Amino acid sequence: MTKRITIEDVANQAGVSKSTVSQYLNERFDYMGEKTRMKIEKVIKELDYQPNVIARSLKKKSTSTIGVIVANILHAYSTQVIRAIENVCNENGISTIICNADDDSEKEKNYLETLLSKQIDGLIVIPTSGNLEMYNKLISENFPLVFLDRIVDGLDSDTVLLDNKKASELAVDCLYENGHEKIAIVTTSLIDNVTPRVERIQGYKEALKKRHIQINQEYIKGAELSLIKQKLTELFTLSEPPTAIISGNDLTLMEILSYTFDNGIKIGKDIGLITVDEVSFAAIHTPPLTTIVQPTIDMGTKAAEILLEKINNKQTKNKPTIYRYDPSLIVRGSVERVGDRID
Amino acid sequence: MTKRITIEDVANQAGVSKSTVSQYLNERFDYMGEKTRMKIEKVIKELDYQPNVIARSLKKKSTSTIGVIVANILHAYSTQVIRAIENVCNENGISTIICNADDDSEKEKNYLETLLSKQIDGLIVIPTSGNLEMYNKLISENFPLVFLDRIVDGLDSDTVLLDNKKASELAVDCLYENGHEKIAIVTTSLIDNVTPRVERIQGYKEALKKRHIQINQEYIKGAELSLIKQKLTELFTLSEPPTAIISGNDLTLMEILSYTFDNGIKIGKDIGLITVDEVSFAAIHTPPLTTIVQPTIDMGTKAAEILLEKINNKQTKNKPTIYRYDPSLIVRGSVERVGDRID
DNA sequence: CTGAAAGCGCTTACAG
DNA sequence: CTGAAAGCGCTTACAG
Repeated sequence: MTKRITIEDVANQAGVSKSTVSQYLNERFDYMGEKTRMKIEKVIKELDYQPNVIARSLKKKSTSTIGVIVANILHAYSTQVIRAIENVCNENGISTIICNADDDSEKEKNYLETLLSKQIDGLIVIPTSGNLEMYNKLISENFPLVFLDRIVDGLDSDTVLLDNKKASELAVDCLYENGHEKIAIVTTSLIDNVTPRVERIQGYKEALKKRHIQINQEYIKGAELSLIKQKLTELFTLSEPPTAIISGNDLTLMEILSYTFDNGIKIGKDIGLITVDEVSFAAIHTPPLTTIVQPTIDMGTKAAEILLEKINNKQTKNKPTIYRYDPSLIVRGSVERVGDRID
Repeated sequence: MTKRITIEDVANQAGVSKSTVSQYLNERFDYMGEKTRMKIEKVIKELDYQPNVIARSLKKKSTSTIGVIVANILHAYSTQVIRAIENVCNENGISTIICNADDDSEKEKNYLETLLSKQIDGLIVIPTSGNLEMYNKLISENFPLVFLDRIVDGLDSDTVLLDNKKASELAVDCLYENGHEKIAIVTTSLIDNVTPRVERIQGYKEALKKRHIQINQEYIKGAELSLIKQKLTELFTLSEPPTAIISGNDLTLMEILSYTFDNGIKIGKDIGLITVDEVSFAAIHTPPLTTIVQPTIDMGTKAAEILLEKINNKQTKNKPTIYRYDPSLIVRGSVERVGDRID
């Protein structure tokens, strides 16, 4: 490979010092002679010179790069939020490095270490529930860090969250208004104490109470993705099966749809269905799916904005804030009550 | 923020020189005393020292990072291929920086420049059709570069491609066997001369010829995504509308499904449908969708493997190779011929 | 208005 | 077996 052009080549060619070329690159034109500037500009064009960002970063102790670690990229939520973060960063000349922890704290830890050794200027994380010490160390060092989607007990930093209780409430209310009272909620594993899942269950219970509906523990199912279908079998073989299901997220939804399809259970006829998270095919599904939409763009944008703010004002250490965002309901179908209503 | 620990801190604390610590970090234990090694190991643990990758990269002139630029991340193909690339790279201790050109050559150019200034060791690209000069410069410098999914005229480098003609042939044959002869093909814009689109049209024509079916230019529709529905209206208002449609990719499919849904056209009843690209809901759609699946994992893996090979053997300059991958057909429904057959 | 010098945190030939 | 020195390609106070 041909040798890369360096600042020294430019300096020699232009007949000035490296310092002056550097001033030019950093747009410190205050005291620079018109001719000098023109000369440098010309040589840079001629040589097609591109500054070495690595060298600059080493000296400046800032890489203009942030890391983003998401717990699981398979959630549409993650990809949408990432897109929003990238947009904000691009507008501000910041690069992003995206990492997918794959729901694995060990992987998350490796990415954390890699990102830090790459000297990133800040970090946005949808955390797994591990690595408390590492995060707390970063927080105590005042390292720019923003959490997204989840709160982990014992970690106190700025966090952008959905109003998860409201999401459940919207779902319960919509189903109730369509005549459902036997409402189940199915979501991926609860073991990890992950905020959205826990809060959505909590919101579900509160919404039922408000409607004076008895909470039935058998209607609350949490399991890892591969076991969801098993849980659905449990639900449908109850002596009093639910007439409607709330799906906790998009991946859970796919399991439910696959299960009902395989078993000839008709959505909106045999069972009401509503899901948290928008999916691409909601409107063209038979029947169209009623969904609870997260403002992913707003949430990602906010997280990025907070982070950039923190990076720019490292000295000031504000009290951590939690930013809550409202979900919204898109009624499309799939929630009708057709069977007998027992009341 | 607290001062970061450097190699010097470790050296001082361990009572050895920076050189020796560096030897340790690079696992050059050949001549290192047992005690020295233990001492350094202990201090690194104690101080929780993480080497500064930026400094190392500057000296080594290698960043162990590759860039990946995809033309449009909204295609499921892109995200799947990216995942495969990341897997290979992770296994080899290589980081990846993902960029989405958003079908915009200007954006692609900016990403190219940014990535190069970040001193990436290699690059995998699903190219737009611009930036010929930049790519050719890289190729002439023997910079490790692999193209994916598309060939751009005038660019000669290793490329991983689908056998696009075969994809069309599979589609035509499947529809024909289900009684269709009036087969349309709809895909996103042809303006850009993008390989898959062009080859798929070509393969479509050849497959029809082989079946002795007259090619009807009115059955061939290419337009950018936002105009697809308009093209569908044109198709369906023909005096002899097609009885089946081949969708060129997943995003086109969404437009077709949205259009048929809105207009009460029943897939598999009023119109046969087959699409290139697998979609998450294919199996649970009503009716289940017949798809032509690309071996995205294999293709991404191959691209990454070729690239890593190139990075490791920079001296040898092989003749560029094109690697073709076979699509496969998953028959699920949506292709039945119900209307009158004119023959 | 411009340049010489020091230094960012590493690695690596080389000396001993 | 270990260390002093040079250098990767930049930036930045400071001198003039």
